[in-house]
Amino acid sequence: MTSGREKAYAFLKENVLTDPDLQGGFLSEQEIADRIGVSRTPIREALLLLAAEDLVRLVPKRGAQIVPLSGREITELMELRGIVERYAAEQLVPGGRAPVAELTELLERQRVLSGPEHAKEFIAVDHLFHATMVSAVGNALLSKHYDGLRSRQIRAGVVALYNQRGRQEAVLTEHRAILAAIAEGDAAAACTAIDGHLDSTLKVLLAG
Amino acid sequence: MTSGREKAYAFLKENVLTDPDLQGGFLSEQEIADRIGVSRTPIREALLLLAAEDLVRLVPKRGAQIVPLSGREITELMELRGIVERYAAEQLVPGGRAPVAELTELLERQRVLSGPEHAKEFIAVDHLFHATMVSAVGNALLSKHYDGLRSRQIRAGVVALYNQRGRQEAVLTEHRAILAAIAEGDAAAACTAIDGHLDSTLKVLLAG
DNA sequence: GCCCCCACGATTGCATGCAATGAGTATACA
DNA sequence: TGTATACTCATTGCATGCAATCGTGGGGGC
Repeated sequence: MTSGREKAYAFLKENVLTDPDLQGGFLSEQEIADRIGVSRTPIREALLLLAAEDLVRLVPKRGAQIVPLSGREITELMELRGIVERYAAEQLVPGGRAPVAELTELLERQRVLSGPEHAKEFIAVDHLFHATMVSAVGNALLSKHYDGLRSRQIRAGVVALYNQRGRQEAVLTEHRAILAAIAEGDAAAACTAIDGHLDSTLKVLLAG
Repeated sequence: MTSGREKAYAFLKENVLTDPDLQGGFLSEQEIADRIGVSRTPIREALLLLAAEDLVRLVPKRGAQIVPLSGREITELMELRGIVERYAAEQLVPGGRAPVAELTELLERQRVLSGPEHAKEFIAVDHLFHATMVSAVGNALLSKHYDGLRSRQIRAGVVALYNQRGRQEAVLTEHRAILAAIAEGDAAAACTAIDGHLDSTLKVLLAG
């Protein structure tokens, strides 16, 4: 039931854009088409969508360039996450509307996913943790924009990040701090914890 | 130099999506293609991009539906604007980094654009006023997401809105209040003024 | 009169063809 | 050896063709 375009889109996003070796490289439509087994048309469409998200750059007569994320862009990404996530905390915590039970469960799920062999799932749950908070605000448009940041983060090297020794534990600790502040109903503390988490993530990303 | 796709994209966004009579209606690729004078391929690509922004819905075997914005979505849109614009004010005002001169000039430009005959330009300057604040933060990713909200606003009926008697004057007054608070260095007052502006916009949109 | 079913037509989604364009390279020349 | 130049070929951007699929209307049955 998945169309060729969707296959191409998913393939590129999950298997090509995340490859650190390919950063900055060019892809030709034909090349991808041959690899996926469809014609250039759906590939073109997928590339167009990725270009709209600034994940690739369509260069005439050259191909699609996998845009490397600069340190500046990573910083901007984290700033944007901060804006959204702090807003979510400020909205939800005072009214006791934060999804504490779900967050607790996600934290537990994440805890048992230690080791590089679970890196991908660890990251998925990590995103779910934050996205759950944002989604609880109940603003679909906000959630959509927030979710759109995810692929950027993956490109920013989050995958490599979670393979670093000790980083998973640090993430768990930081998530616990966020959850604790939320559970206590302390919105300001939650914001501080979120900022700490994003700062620490940013530092690791910029260092790597 | 503009490609067929860009022509189609611009045409649809500016001349079709903004037409209140077409809300909820369907467009066929061939129909648009004939009208613009290109083949279906670039039209498809343009529609795909619009669908990625949720401005149209691609329904198989039916065509592209111009998604009508619900009251809920308009509310969400204004909430999102609030998050971003308040953040901009909080970031810029305390450090005196707000672009007061530019905002003042934009306000003046807007003042002389009274009457329905200037509605389009009035709206353009209106967006520029807010976008200038956001852009001054210096976060390109933030600006990009904020700009992406613009076409939604147009669809929400901002055009009709500015044709209402007295609305332009009200907008000017509200913008003056925002600018005054910024100029005085009072971030909290700026946020309050922004909230007031968005609330008032929302009310008019939902009533219309 | 009402409902169901079938066949037609319209529409999408993809494959393919083709011309225009520019990147990359080999070559000639200083 | 370094540089300018012309040429080749890959690549895009768009047009067109074609099959699959679904909406839709008309005719038949109840």
